[in-house]
Amino acid sequence: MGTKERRQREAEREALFLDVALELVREESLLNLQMSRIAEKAEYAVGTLYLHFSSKEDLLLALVTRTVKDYYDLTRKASEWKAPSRDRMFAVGVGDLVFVKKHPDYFRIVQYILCEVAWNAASEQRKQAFHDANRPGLKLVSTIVEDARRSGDLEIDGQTAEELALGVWAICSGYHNFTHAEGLLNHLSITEPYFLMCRHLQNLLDGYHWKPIAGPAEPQAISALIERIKKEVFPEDLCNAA
Amino acid sequence: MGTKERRQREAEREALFLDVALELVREESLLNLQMSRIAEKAEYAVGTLYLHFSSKEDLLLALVTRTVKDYYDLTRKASEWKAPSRDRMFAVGVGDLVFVKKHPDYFRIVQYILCEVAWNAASEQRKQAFHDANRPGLKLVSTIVEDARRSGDLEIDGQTAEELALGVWAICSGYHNFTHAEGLLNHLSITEPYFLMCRHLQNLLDGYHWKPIAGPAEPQAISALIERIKKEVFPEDLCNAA
DNA sequence: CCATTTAATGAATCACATTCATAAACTATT
DNA sequence: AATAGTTTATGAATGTGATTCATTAAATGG
Repeated sequence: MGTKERRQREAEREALFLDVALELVREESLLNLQMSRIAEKAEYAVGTLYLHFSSKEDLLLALVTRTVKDYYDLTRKASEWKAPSRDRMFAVGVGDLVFVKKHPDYFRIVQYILCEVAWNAASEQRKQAFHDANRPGLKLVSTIVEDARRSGDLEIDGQTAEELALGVWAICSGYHNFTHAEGLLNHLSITEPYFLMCRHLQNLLDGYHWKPIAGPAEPQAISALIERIKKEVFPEDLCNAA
Repeated sequence: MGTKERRQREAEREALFLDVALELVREESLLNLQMSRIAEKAEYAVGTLYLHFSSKEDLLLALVTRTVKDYYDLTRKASEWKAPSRDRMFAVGVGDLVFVKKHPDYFRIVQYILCEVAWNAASEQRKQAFHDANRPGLKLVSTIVEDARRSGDLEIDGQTAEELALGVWAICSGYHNFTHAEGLLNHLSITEPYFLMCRHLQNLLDGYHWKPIAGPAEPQAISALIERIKKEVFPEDLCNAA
């Protein structure tokens, strides 16, 4: 029998389906993702696929939820870095940049799955699992904010750690969306959205009066800091240089 | 014959279809929007609907594009306000807030239509029209930035007006997305996302060193400013109080 | 009034997601 | 090791809704 082994096998198969789905998204885009193709490529019947996922969107949300852990591994590294709180916070943003290199389709799928249309087509459990998977990340960022307060780097009043973190998150999220919306940035002669994201992150942190203030830093200075963070904080996450 | 009249009639019918589509979205959500229902409610055949729109997503993008003009009317009011550049810039953000009241489904649809899945299902012309409709808004905001530079309110170097504007836009866009992603903010005990958006907008502008610096403003002070802007800048856009 | 072009129609088609009756693979029992 | 019972896996059949296109109706022009 082996309930344990069965669970094991099921988990493996679920992982296989997600691997295959991601491959298909990479090969032929999210638009063309078909359930029958996933099943075929994984060498199972469609029905079997539906033993695991209640719908296509459910599968996509599962895919995103799985990868969220990878994402927060980077956030954890940033938050545990031995550096001033301000740099650690900035490093969280640089983590996004590193993450996008490794998972170029992640934010594209997130953008889709968070739309009402897709979100409501996923199962309740999956939605819950997604929220649960996100909690630790939020905690990590809040911790940086609290450290900053404790050490006197940050004196802003009237906003909770979560609220401050949300501002950072909003900028990142906004940039991910722009970057993935085809053609949107072409019209603006903006070529390095993620670099600009880092700048604006610095600007926001300055606006929070988060010491040490960066001020109107030279692009070179920001680039240098980004590079330093990549090397010091995320050394093994950089597949092939920047 | 009357080519002119025909165009007129076509434009009217297109507007009718969009009106009906929006009504249906309001009544039963984007998820349940069906082409056949739109046609039925507008008292035309489905085929006629397809004479105007190449696909469902094409229709949605048309809907968004039409409303974009309304949106930039608010931006225009903000940019033409007789007030310091900094306040005018902030007023653009407050405009978002006012706009959301009037068009509660707009950003939900935008979020969806900008996803690869939906975007690529729209026609090239529609995409182009959307980009064209967005250009003036960008210009308005850029103008505020340039005014600020000219008057010495803003000295930040190394970023173009467009780039600075994009930071503001990123925050707004991020918040719109959070607000529309069901359940996301509930977990964070955040009850007034748009108020928080305004705060972070102020923080970002402070980070840009955009004078006069707001500093760690009291929530009451921000609320008061928001109210003032609503009354002075958008008096006729407030359907029924705040 | 008829011929020709143009516009409108909605039944038919198509593409996929999803289901479910059936088959196959196990497990336990004698 | 044969049988019955239970769990899994299957993929053909179904369902939903977007999209098409052959047909009809209306408009135009001579």
